[in-house]
Amino acid sequence: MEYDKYAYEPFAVTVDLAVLTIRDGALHVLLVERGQDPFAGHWALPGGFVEPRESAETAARRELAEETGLADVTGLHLEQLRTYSEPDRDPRMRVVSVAFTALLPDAPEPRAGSDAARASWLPYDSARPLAFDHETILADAHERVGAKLEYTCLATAFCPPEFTLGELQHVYETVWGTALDRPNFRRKVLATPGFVEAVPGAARLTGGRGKPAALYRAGPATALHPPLLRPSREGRPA
Amino acid sequence: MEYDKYAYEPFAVTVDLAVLTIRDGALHVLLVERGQDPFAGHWALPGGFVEPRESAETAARRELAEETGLADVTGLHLEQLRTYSEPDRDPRMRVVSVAFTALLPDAPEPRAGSDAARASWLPYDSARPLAFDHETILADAHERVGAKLEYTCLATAFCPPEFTLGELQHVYETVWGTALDRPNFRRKVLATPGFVEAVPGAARLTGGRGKPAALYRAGPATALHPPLLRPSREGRPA
DNA sequence: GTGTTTATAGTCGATGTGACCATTAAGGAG
DNA sequence: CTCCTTAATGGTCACATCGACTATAAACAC
Repeated sequence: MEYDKYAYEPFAVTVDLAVLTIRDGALHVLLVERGQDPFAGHWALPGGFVEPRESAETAARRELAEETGLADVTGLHLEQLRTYSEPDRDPRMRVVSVAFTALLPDAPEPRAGSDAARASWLPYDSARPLAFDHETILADAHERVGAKLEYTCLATAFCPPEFTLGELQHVYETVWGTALDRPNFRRKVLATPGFVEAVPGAARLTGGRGKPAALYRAGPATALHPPLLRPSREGRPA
Repeated sequence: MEYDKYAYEPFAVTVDLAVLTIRDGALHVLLVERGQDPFAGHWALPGGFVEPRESAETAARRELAEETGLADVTGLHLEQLRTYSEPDRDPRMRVVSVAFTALLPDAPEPRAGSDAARASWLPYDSARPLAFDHETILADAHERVGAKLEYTCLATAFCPPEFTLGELQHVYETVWGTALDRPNFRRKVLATPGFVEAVPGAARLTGGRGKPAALYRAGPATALHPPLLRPSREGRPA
């Protein structure tokens, strides 16, 4: 880029967070209720301004801690999604927003943000309408996460430190919205080296009915080779 | 995001372009030579400021047209890569840059930009050192393109409107840096509905030696199911 | 013609995957 | 207690895909 002419226009730069978790067997998203216009009373993605001496990633992690009320957000999965820069996406001024996707295992009730706005987990399907272009951001985040489940080990980011294969399968089924064959899923996961590793102490645990399931931890692998493709969805032309 | 406090800091917002093409059988990138400090004399990715009434995508396409000198950049593949926002990535001021990846079929010689900087295609492997964090951006672009070749029909964006399967295979081999088995590649591509379609008129064409190859056009499909995975690259743990 | 080069066709075995069926181990109803 | 339900786990079988490889075809150079 060339700065010969210093005739640049100042923009406000913000981060927006699509914080996803699985709660009561359904995909949920963290939303805050807006207090002022525009979109007063609407739900919106949490976020805020990037401060002068921090990167967008730093700002996103700071906002994540503030909005979720979690003391330690360092192990959480946080990933840049894309940047939204349509000139009129905020009616008041020119705001460029770097959107992030965050995945949480458990779902602690969020505390209200420092700005006293109400914050809450909402089911993904009920997250409409949203303020600004946040519906687009949220849909992009969902699509991205669904795609990354196919070829990465991202699913464990939705699970607590120790989990059963049934819970892991539920992550896939919830995000993709499709049912998976349990024995086949199990075979695939266990055949991928480094995806999960069994908790050695014959640890098992059961919450409800049925045979107790073995516990697993996330393994060191990050990519799935070959990928775990979601069913249907053919790339066919006509 | 909340704007209760209008205490936001103004940033300069730019776009940077990683424009890739295949030239003389090797991956090339479009670079401009900087005239001023910082990094005077260094190569840099083309780019520029986002104007007050345009989105980053619009700015990127405008810069692409300006830097390549192409009259019509509407068919070209242009895709947002990610945003780079480290506070000190530009020593003069706070600049947030939205990076884009563009793929070109042929490689017209670039004309010098409006700022009289020298512009040129450089082999990807020789594109060092670059100004600012542009080496990181370029490496990220390469990695992203390599990954997208696996599960999308992106490879045709490197090819002219009509191309042979050998040329298409060369795209994969060049970007991935690996050799592929020709009959297997052919089988895979033709077995994917909508990836390519034969040019009906028994059109064939040959530039050099060997049996003339049939010509194909890009098909309507955008995704590859199942994907065309690159060899090696195991996701193994230890 | 021979030799080289590239495109195209086909074969064979290993592997991954989808659709199943069977068994095991828990809780709940009676 | 026994029977039923639920969920985890173990397995089979057919088929699709893929990697490695061989063979043929059509151009050019000589």
